[in-house]
Amino acid sequence: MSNVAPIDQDIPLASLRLWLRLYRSVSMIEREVRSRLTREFGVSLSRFDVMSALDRHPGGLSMGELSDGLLVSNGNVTGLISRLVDDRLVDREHAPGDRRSYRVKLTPDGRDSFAEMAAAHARWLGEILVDLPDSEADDLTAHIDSLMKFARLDASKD
Amino acid sequence: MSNVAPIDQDIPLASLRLWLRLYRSVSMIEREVRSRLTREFGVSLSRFDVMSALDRHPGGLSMGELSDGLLVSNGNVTGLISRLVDDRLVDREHAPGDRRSYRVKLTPDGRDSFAEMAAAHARWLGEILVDLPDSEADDLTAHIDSLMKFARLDASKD
DNA sequence: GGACATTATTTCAGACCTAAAATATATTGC
DNA sequence: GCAATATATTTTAGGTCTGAAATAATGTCC
Repeated sequence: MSNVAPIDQDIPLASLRLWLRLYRSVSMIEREVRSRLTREFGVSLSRFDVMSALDRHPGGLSMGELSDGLLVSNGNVTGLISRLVDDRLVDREHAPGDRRSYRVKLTPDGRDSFAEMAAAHARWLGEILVDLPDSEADDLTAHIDSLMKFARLDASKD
Repeated sequence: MSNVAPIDQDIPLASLRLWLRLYRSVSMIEREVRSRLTREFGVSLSRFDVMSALDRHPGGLSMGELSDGLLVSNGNVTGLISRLVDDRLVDREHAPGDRRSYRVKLTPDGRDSFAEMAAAHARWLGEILVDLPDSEADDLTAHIDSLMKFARLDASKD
């Protein structure tokens, strides 16, 4: 009798290998960025991400738009924003014409604070990837863009 | 007088752009994988990662080795492992010769359970990246490896 | 062998995160 | 107008995560 199971049951080795590499490398850099944000500014990466999204949209965003843009749940956004409001970095006011919805914006303080952090953040990435030639970085960026065009993720995200 | 500030204060555009792209693409795929693990197996990505590390080390790992290998804090590992022990998926016994340390292993149940999840996980990645040619995936994998060789992350991780 | 530093892990407080249920407002079809 | 449905957000329960302080065992130096 033949006990020999088929070795390769159509398992997509190249895709899996790529994913594991991507996941690990991003985790390593993310960990570094996260700890620097905490150490230097006392701010979480989540907060930085929220403020970054708001900075890119001076007209303000709704809670739902934030949730979609940041790829996190609604409930999570509620907590993040209310803590940012407590710290006077963010302003949350009712949307005109729809009392269910909010218009969330950075306060002037929030905008200043983000500008400072964003500059440091950009500097850090330069330090972490200082040995990577620009040509290589641009090449990799283009590859990632192509990857995401191919990816099937029932989503039409920003 | 000249109010014109220098536009480019030596900010490493290519590195920053690459990082933002990497971070976002990994977040999107991670979110998909995470929700499928929860939906299909009722398991968090963290648990999957822990079990994966233990599966690769049949001789067992200490809490500290897990923490290093998974890039998470010690305290986090304590909680993850004690929940896995409660669920009889993981076995934690004192290391011989050092009563401070533990030897953590998958139980037979844990090993079976992980095998099933790992197969599904590999299948999902195949689905998500089905349109990405293998040649492109391998190319990208090589680029990521090169990226991580260049990265400066005060670490000598696994 | 006893003080001192080191190593392995846990505990703690607090922030983050999710899915699902609940609340509140808006819209649509009759 | 009003019931049914849809949309925007919050609440809840419980797991995940961190850095710092605490605990406990080991190693070292004299």
